[in-house]
Amino acid sequence: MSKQAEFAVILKMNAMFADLGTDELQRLANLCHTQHLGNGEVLFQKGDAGDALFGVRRGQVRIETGASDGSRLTLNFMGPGDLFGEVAVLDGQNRTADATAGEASELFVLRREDFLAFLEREPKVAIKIIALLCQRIRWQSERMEESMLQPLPVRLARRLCALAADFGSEVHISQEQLGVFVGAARESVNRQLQAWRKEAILDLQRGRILLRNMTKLTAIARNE
Amino acid sequence: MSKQAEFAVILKMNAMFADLGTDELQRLANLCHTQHLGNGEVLFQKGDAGDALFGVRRGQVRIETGASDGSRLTLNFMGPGDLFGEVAVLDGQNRTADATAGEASELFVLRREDFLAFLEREPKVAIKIIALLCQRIRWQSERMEESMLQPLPVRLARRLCALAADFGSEVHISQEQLGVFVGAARESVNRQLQAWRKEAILDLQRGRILLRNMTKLTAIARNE
DNA sequence: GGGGAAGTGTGTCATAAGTCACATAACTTT
DNA sequence: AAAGTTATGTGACTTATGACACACTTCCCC
Repeated sequence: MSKQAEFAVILKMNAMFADLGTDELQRLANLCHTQHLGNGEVLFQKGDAGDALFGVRRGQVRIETGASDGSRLTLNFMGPGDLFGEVAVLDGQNRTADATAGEASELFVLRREDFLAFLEREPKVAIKIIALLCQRIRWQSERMEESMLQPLPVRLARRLCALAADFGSEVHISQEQLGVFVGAARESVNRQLQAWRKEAILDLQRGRILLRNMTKLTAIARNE
Repeated sequence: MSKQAEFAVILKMNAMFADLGTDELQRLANLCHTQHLGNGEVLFQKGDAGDALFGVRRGQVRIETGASDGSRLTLNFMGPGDLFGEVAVLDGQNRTADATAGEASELFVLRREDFLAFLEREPKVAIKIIALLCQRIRWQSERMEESMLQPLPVRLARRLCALAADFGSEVHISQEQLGVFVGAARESVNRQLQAWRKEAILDLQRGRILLRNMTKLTAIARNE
């Protein structure tokens, strides 16, 4: 399979491009380049212009942010097939976090200027993108309002389920970072995790959480 | 001033269209119609297709939602110069609330089909709209995360400031509705308002709040 | 004008979650 | 292996806010 065809598949899996027609998608995918990163190499930093969309072909990219106290907090891990920077490529705003290769990686790169020229040539696609962004706005305002009002166990369970979708049942994350994710204190996270360990829903190790009973966890995430 | 020119001014005042060029804006405004509503007349209901954008020329439209217990809660008041349904006109999704004329009103109407045809003819405008939607997405995710984590006094002060921008220093709203706005219990709202009354920041009347000291209030909204 | 409905003011209590403080435990570095 | 560093576990306390209960007022309408 050609590089471009491979990228088209990745685009297709992302909600933002899922509704585009196969032909439109392929023409879009044809605009991509690839880029190699060594382990630990910096892809972009907070404040850089958002001039491209990236897809991970192989390797791993960490999205992280330097906290005010100098410590670094990982906000997300992007593995093969993941796409990031969809919004930046559309509006060109500055990056709001840093991106670093967690291992030697190869990325698909779709540059902003190429993407915009494409949209100008194909206004029907631009209109579809508009509709998708609108959906996202609605989805966000629904989710956010709902989500932050949920009690901590629900928020935590949801985040764990989301992480499980990316990493399988062995989630590699510190309880501190998990706290940042769900907007809660580390201690509260720990106490909840302990409670779930007693119910055999999961096991805890240093820097790692082993999900034992996804059924129960998703039930909690759905708020009973 | 022609009807269309008047509508162009209203569009220009809205963040979503502020960045469009004068000529583009006028061509867009030329697509509008007008519609008259009698007092209490229903403009649309929850679940209707979102097939148009509205601007208030004169009168008042209430955006409200029927709560599960049958009571109605007003989510927003739209007065002359206000625009609503910007997102619906772009993605055509169903309305999520009801809209009713609070008095005899005249509205500008920009139909979805006309708007989409316009965007297809002018892809540069479509791209600007895309950028604006992206801004909105960023803005939302920043605000939401921040906002819900703020303590109640801050959320309340922010909402009051926002209402003051629309209605001046005499905000006509029940404490119950205010509670819905900020996601808090009516009693908590009341206690906070009482505290502020003692500090001479505002005065309370039945169904009405008189803002006496916007300086202090905005200071609280900025979280000291 | 009498009776309800809606809006408001306040006290008491329960609870979720943050903060602080410290004990371990597990990795790293030298 | 010793020492330092980071991650985790847990108890005690505090605080914000929701929940309930009820009194009081104002408005509306029959």
